[in-house]
Amino acid sequence: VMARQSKTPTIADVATAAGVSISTVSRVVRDHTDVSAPTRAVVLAAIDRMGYHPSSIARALVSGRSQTIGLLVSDITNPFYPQLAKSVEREAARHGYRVIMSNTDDSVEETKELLSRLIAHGIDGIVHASVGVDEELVRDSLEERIPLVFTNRRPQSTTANFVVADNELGARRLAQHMVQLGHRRLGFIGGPAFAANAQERLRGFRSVMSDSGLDSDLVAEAGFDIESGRQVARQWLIGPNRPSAIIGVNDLVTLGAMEAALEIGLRIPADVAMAGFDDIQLASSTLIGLTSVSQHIDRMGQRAVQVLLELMEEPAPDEPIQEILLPTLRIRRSTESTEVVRLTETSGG
Amino acid sequence: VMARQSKTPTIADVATAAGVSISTVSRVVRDHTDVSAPTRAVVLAAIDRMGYHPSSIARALVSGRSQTIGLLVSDITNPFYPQLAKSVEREAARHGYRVIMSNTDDSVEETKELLSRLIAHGIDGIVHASVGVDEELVRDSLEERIPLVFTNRRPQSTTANFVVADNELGARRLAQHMVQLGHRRLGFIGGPAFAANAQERLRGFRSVMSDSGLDSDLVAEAGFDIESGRQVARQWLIGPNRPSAIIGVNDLVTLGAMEAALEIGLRIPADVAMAGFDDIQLASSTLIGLTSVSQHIDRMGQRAVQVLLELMEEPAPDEPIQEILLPTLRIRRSTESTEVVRLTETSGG
DNA sequence: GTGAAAGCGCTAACAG
DNA sequence: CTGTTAGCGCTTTCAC
Repeated sequence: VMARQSKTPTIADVATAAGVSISTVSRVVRDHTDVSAPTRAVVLAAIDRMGYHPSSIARALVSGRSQTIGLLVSDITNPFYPQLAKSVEREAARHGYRVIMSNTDDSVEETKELLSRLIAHGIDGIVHASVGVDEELVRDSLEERIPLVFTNRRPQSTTANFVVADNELGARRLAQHMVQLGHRRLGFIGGPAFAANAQERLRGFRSVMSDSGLDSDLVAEAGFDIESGRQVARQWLIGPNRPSAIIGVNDLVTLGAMEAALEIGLRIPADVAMAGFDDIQLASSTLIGLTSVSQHIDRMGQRAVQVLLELMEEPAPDEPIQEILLPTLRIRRSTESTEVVRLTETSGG
Repeated sequence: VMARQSKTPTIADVATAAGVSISTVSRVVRDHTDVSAPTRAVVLAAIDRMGYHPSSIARALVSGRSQTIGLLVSDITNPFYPQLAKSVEREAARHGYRVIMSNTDDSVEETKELLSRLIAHGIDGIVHASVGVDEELVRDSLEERIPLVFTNRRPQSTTANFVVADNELGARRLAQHMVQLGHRRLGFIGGPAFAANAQERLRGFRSVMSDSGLDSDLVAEAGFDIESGRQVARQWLIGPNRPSAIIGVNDLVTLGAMEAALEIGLRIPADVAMAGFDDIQLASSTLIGLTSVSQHIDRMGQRAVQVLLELMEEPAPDEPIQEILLPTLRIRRSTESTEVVRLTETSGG
């Protein structure tokens, strides 16, 4: 018989050391009732002494559940996602789940690859917060075997589960705010065409424009990043008939637009007002003071996990769970002026 | 015999469907050589048809390796960490590894809890990028059983593996830059006392001060966040004998300091120059233009993973792997002035 | 209360 | 080239 030291101890090692059977150790570990106090004490002592950790791998194999969920984000370096990731992790941890996060870069190829890995990994569910055109792929890959909840973007499918913000409403609030400030020529720097949330925001913008009898010809399709915003805004701002207000599809894009304005020498909001979407931490900084729409990221992430957990329960809900959170307008320096007329409906926190 | 549909197929199911043994399927899956072309074709067809994914849980159980590494960060909402996380993930994925990321909030308690979970999860290694006073705990918990590489902060232990930036040098460069610009009264907003990287930066600052015959009495202990920076800077800037230059322990803190300056009505850099550490994306934005020290986060994350992989190889290296990356000073508007004397050594990318 | 035995899905010798 | 046989570390009946 070989005595192997320093290897991480197994339940069998503990059983031997404690002079009991494997089943007994298992019962103690799982806080099962039918164990006498003295036995339990002996076992616990052995566990503590040997530094035993039950293998969740083995546990997962026998139970069929890995206590792990997957989180798909577009790009963790976009400040929106870390906030989401944190709330997802916190809520997952609260329920004993681990999170494997992956960046899809909004690429279908990448998503396919990642899904395959996640499935192989035996994850129990997926929170999909990325916005690429991968919905069918995702649903197909999972083949109804793995609970899935979309967040951040609302899926096409009417039977999918999701927790999203009302993007259209948010954008409408933003546009209305601008119109009430007296702006008549507004530009909207949209995200990529494939992003459903971006399209919803665009729709909100357009509806206000048309309701107000204004042109919505100043609409650009771009990325979700700073550079995209800067380039589009630069074109608009150095060209003829420039907009007096620009709304970005998200805060990052709007930050880029602000850069462009400053580089050109325009003042915000005096020469051009700016507003974004997401209400990232920086937006509220005195340095920036960006008017934005909060999607209540923390709540969104938390709810997404809660919904996923419901989905994983037995029996699974037979109706899809779909939640739409109300966004909140946050007015700041980038649009404020002395003539501002605050909408009472948007003054709430 | 019950026919269960819709369950995710196992290797046995595939074997049955393909009319071969389990081992054969296993060989095909693992791209093993000894399989005839026709057999392989049949098996692959079955795999494809059934949508079979090998269970990495089972694989992990038998092989003892989960192909998963843990990443400990302080707080993913600090922009430094997403960049690190992304490079870690990318490099890990390149080698077939998944990453489980956890936020420690620099709490020893939390770290303890997380480690226990990660170990139970059967991770093959850990990249520790958090900065709390948990070094002993971490090393004890792992009991030499799990490869570990520290990054971001340099550990006390001389036998630990790490990939870090030369924080002291970086801070020195920053301070020298300020001194050469003519500043004689400098303040350093440090991070918490428990953070080793923060202490190294402080040391660098102090050494330049003393070399230049200047006082380094203006040093504060604070958090790593914006609010910390703002509060400290505010005190200094409204008080008597205010500093003409402030260096923050990281960019977030410095952003807070900048907020304070603006709120008070001071101009940057005319009234007070500012510089930070990390060179987060925003630092280079035209909106901010913050002088900062780049730790080359991408390379750091990548190297950390590479080192970890080396550590996981058999045989394990008998010498600790320790790497110190050279930081780079990035000079921007927050310190620039017409009188600026550029250090040639810092002009490189 | 406690132990023995079967098996989760897979890999790794070892036979043929 | 292919199949058979042990387990990996655990949970879970089922006995005692």
